[in-house]
Amino acid sequence: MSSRSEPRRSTSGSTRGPHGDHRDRCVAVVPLFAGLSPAERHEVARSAHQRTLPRLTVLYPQGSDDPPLTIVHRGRVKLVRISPAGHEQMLRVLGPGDVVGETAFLTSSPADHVATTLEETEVCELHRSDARRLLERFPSVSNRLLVELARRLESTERHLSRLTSQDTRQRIVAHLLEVADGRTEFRLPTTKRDLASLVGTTPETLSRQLAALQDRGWIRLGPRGAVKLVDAAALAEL
Amino acid sequence: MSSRSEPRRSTSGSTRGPHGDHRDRCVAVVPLFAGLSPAERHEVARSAHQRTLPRLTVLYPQGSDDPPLTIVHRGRVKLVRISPAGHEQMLRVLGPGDVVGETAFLTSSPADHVATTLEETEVCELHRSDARRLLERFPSVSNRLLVELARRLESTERHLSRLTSQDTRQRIVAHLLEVADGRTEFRLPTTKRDLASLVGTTPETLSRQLAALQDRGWIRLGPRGAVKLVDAAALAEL
DNA sequence: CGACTCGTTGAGCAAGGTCAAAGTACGTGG
DNA sequence: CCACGTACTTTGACCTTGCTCAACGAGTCG
Repeated sequence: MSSRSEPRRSTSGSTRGPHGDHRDRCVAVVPLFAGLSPAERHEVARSAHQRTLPRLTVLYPQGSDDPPLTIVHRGRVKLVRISPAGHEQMLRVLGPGDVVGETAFLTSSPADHVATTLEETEVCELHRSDARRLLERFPSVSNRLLVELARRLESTERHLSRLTSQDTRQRIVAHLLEVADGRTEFRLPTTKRDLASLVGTTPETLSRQLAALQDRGWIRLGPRGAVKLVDAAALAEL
Repeated sequence: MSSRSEPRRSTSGSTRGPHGDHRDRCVAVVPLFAGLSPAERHEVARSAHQRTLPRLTVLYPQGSDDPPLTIVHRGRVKLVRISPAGHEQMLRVLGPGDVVGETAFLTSSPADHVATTLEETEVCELHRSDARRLLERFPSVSNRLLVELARRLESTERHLSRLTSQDTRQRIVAHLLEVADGRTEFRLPTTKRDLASLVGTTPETLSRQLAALQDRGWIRLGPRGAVKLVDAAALAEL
């Protein structure tokens, strides 16, 4: 969930703490491990693998049996599910502090999605057995993960309800307001193609709806996916 | 998740163990507490409230701030979300052993759905503070809940993907096969009206699609929501 | 027996998906 | 730095799916 309100600390990489392994950084930033002491975090960091990946790299493919528990440290990652018929459905975009891959190791099922970087990205990976050990040893991590899963479940159910109870325009507007998160100007995190699949429509329909919203003066579209909300109140009414 | 494979023990109510409080039964049956010793279960049972509810009773309304953690012991409960516009969307049906209300106390948000009994039902309720204490005290409960949430998240995401990548007929068939769970004859757990909202369509469309499936000889519909799968293999092909 | 809710069937219509083509932004390599 | 190729985006025209409105039949509870 990128929309969480905790601040995203900038990655001023060179500071090294008392236990100064470079992997510590990765663990220190993450809310999931916020309840641990520095020494405990260091212990976690020992079994974590850090990777820096270029733009548009696949972290792991859909169907891989043993996807690691992955924590995004810097950059953005998109999660996409590909249906048997070949339809691409975007699930969500991860930002710094977000976690993916918990369900796979908790239920021992293979990854049901592809994870791809949208820009240069740094991640921390924990393999299944290490992650399991972690949860047993540190109840605070387990509890935070519980809360995280509950939040995500709520958000996914909300998403699902929208899909059946609102029409395309309403879903698009709801999504814009969610991404805006109070701001009046912002940039879409993905291509419009992906945005369309996220809200459950086609690029063509999305394009037409956005144009219509602009014609009526509710929004203003700029280059590079820039969006300006002219009348957020009116949008919220729909 | 009613489709889990753990057996549903019948409620032969009169056996009372060494700690024979009648509330023990309620706790003993539930997978969530399977990792606890009898003494520990007894402790849990002390803070649990048992209720027996007639058919079509509301457990708690949508929007209530402090819905209890509820465990179904006997009977069936349907979860429905009502959109601001008044649209009813059915989320899922709970059977014995299923839990609801964890997200509300984990995220401290109000209930986003109504829970209603479909038949006479016995439930166990734990209030927010008691449930919190429980998770702190018994890591095994916390871990089981974690797995339960992960399963549900997977299932909800699968449901969501279907909604965008499959047409109405495919969703209906997928749902029938899921409810069938290997059997060739079974009874629908809810009214067709609710089933329609669950798969994201209207009763009219559902009715037509089922009739079409019957015409082509894939299924046979009986009274009282009875369904017989004549050619499950062919159905799975769609 | 009557009122009510549920389920089915019919006819019409509109939202939005599909196909096609032209325009535009962006990263790459020379 | 510019030119090119690829992928993304937009617009147009068309057509299908499935929703809506309406009426009727059937089962159920009082």
